[in-house]
Amino acid sequence: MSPRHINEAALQAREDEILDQALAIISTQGAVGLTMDKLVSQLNYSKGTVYKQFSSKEDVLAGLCNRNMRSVLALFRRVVPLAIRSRDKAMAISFAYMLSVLRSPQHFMLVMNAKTELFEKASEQRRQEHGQIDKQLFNIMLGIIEEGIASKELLLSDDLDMQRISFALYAMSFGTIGLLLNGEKDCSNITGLMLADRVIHNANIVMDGLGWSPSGQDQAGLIQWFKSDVFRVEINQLEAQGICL
Amino acid sequence: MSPRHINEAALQAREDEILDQALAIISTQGAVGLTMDKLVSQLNYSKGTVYKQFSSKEDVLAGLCNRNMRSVLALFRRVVPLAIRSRDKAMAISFAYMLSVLRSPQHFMLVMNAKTELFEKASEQRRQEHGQIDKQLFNIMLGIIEEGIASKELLLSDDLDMQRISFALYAMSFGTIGLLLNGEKDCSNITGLMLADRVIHNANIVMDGLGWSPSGQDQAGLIQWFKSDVFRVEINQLEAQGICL
DNA sequence: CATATTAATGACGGTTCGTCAATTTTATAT
DNA sequence: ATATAAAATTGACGAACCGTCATTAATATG
Repeated sequence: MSPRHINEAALQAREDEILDQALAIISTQGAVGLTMDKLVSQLNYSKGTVYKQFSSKEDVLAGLCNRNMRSVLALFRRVVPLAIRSRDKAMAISFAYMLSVLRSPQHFMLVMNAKTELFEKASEQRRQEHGQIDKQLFNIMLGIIEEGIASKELLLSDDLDMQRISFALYAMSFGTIGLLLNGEKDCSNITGLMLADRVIHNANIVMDGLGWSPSGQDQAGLIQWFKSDVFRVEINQLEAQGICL
Repeated sequence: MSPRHINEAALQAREDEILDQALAIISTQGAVGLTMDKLVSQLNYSKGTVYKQFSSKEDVLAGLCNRNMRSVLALFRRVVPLAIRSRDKAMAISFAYMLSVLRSPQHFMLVMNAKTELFEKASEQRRQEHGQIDKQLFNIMLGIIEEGIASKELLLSDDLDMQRISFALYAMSFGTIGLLLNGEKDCSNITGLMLADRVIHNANIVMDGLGWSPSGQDQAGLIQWFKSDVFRVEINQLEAQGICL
């Protein structure tokens, strides 16, 4: 029998607490400003305890990355049941992804890092977790593409399958955000407007190129509906941070 | 008078020598595997001498990044005088960019890093240099877009100017390569084929979406011409490395 | 040949990461 | 209630690394 019972919930709570503090440091000092000593010093736990739950500093970053991806997943899931046409749903996904980046640009950096060597030092468990969430995000997109095909709004061809369509849209969003977010050094509200504009514009270019038949509805109205209804909470959060779009 | 003459050329030669060694280390051990001690230990120079030319470790990485960008610039310049239609030139640019990445994927990582906080520790001089080369690359793309407009193969509209066109293409290339290069952990020749296929495919999607009128020539023939003529030297280099496409 | 100026060196201080022997805590048995 | 054993916690420490600077070596000029 174990003399001391390991409380599963308490463990999870502590993990969240550690991640919260790590995020606080990153938000003010950037990802390179995060040191384990700083993190530990504001935590009521000692270094050894933190290292019990996170195998390395990079593992903390990976944990932060995964937690954010789960919140993105929640946003994506909100899009699926909407009563709009498939192309508009795909646009909503791009919009939601952009919102998640605006909410905390640091997390997008973590994804870029996640795709880099940094992630190699993260624990195996957290890497697998990352892959799982990634797959779920991907599956949501695939579902929307299936809708498009089923409703004939989107046609497949010899060199255009669902994987390619999904990848093209993801690559465009990733590239657009990645380039813009670091081109502009100041994260002022100018960036918010600019980013939203380019993400929407570029997504339209790709969907046009894919031959994804547009909805009759005017685009401006659709976007406005995203802002005032579907993602109203997130938009309000952003405005509270001084970011308008 | 200075008792000891500073040889400008020798200085440049030493800078190149340092960068060569840094690249050698990065190629085998990754960007995080590069330490100044390791670098110095294989250099016949001492640490202080290296730090005379590079303000920090990140400055070395930035120098490496810039040197590679200059070689990309040379590739791009080769495209301009080709006797092909504007859309095919734009495709050639995407193709050339992909080739440069395949030639040394490490450099693409450096660009991703360059867009990250890492670059903040590089010297002011090298940051400016980076911006200049970036601008030149951009201008080449703008020139090709101008050709397209002049020949009516590409039409502008209210929400589609030259900047947006250039940005859309760049974002797609960046996103496609960025996602693929790190999705696959092994840099085997499968990646080469896959990457080329996706880059070309996605570039076509974007150009279709932009309404860039295609050339009559069949695409496969065009790409084959890139491989066997325009970028023959680079293709051969890649094959020598075991990378086929 | 003496000297002044610049180049080169590498030992060292300051950080940071991650570990582990020692300590504290806590569940169970008596 | 108390002893005990297992697990959790701690923070001092070794190792690795960055970047500096007092010292040493090299070289042009008088």
